[in-house]
Amino acid sequence: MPVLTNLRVARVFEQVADLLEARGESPFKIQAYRRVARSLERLEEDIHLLDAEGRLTDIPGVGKEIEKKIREILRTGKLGYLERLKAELPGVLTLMEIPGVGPKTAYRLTTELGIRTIEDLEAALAKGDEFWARVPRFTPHLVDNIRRGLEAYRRRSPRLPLGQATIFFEELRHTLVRAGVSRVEPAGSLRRYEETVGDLDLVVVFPNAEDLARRLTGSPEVELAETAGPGWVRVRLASGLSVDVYVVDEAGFGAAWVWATGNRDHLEGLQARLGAAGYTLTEHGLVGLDGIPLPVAEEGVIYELAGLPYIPPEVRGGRDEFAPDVARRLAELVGLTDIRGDLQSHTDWSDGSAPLEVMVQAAAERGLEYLAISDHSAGRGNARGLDVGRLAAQREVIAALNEELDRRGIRVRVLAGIEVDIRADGHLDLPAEALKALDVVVGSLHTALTQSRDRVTERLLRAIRTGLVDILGHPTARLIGTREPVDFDREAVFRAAVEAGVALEINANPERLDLNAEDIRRAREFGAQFAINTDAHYPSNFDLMKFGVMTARKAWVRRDEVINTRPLAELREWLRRRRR
DNA sequence: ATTTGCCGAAATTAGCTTTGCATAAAGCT
Repeated sequence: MPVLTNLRVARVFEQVADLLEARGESPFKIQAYRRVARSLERLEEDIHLLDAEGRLTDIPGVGKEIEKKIREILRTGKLGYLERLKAELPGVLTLMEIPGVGPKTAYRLTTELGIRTIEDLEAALAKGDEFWARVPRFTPHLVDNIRRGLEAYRRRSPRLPLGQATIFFEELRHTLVRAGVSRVEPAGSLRRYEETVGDLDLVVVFPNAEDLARRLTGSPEVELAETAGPGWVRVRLASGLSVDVYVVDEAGFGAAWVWATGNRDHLEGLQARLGAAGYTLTEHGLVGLDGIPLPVAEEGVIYELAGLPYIPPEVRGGRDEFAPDVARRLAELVGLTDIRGDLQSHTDWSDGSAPLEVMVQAAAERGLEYLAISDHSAGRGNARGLDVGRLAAQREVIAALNEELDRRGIRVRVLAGIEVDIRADGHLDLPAEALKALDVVVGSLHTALTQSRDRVTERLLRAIRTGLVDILGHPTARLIGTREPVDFDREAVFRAAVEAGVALEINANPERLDLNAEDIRRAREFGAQFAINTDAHYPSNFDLMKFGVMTARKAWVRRDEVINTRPLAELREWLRRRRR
């Protein structure tokens, strides 16, 4: 799990890099800051600890200057250098929040047009095409792109992507434990694995809500903690995130947990069934016909009383979980323990942080039976993508590693793979012979993500019909809250994938969750097969698998629809058959 | 700004796509 402090410091350096880039400084200086930001994001140790031990310069890319800056941030919470840059380049970072507006465009908007806020930009866009036609280098295409980016920005809710919410939750869990609570559990949209989370909801065991609010008030990351009702503490974190804490005793935990988890439609359906049996679920617990509260420690009791099987949180959506055949469907759902292997992962051969052997070991430690190494292809220049020669060399390394694993009696097997770029016209980034020599080919979009619907559709169909792609990687290329999904004809592409025997990836990275639950539902209608992959770039990323599995479960994906639930021999069979 | 290599200075990640212009630059990842 990434460390929140490290992420905050990384963010500061990202902003420094953005502003330096806006101003047109040396690319190498910019790169130096970006590199450190990425190192920090991937660092498992809290930099407070590294600082205390004088080991900050052990971090890749950290030298004397950046070490000083990290210390300043840790000490004061700010970086004077960044504050100065912000003052010299007002509005640039704000405008860069808009998808499609990079450092250069933001710089030109601020300097050439005096636009500094989102509202300024909206006003300028409202002036229409005649206005923009008079501004040099703001072509209709660029202006249109900005307009669409702004719409996406406006649509974007202040909700946190699931991965970030999880990190905040883990931090808060520690704070609550330090404050003396004996149990902390997530609830609300976080527990339901919704792709974004608005407020954090959680349930804790503690004797007294007022007392808990008082204890939390002293914590550094807590801005405000107050009781908002009986057994209910509302917390605002310094990050601005708002948290509802339900304070209960163990005896009533189950009922409170169901209530706090929701969602609203699910609770409504549940209420109807409980009501038929003579019970009411309230904010304060379960109440019998006689109006007497009944302590319920376990969630399962509630579902039993409602005449339902236990409904796991991720499928509490209010629509499908009340169907008569739900018990059978639940039994068939793919689960984390069904996943036998991971079919997309990166190493330091391209943009991963760890050597191949380390990634394999991390996969083995997590009980995976197989791991596909799928580094980027050469088209990802920035990721040091593999060309034909390096790919062949890596294949040999993998073959040797498999022999060694075999000798040492270690079960995990390594599949030689690639994440090959699907180029703007649908051609693959490597020749057919190179791809045919591999065990598994993941084909992904990484460039030209603003193409029209028709072009993307044609492009994907073409890639699918090469017969060389086994898995369509993160099919929409979205980044939750940052980059919109590409637009394509879902039906045409999903049908073509089914016909060609191409599996659709459910990318488990919580910044992607791609396909999302809605697209997965759609794809299932056409009989699609899925691969749930972490797309790991460093060892602890393998822990992200649960996010992918939960997303699949939200769309009621059965384990037999997921190719990486198959034992290795069967998977190999599937890959071979697809290639005929 | 950092690393490498060597003690001060050079090298550092690179190709694809689009656009505007007609061969090259900017932006993106």
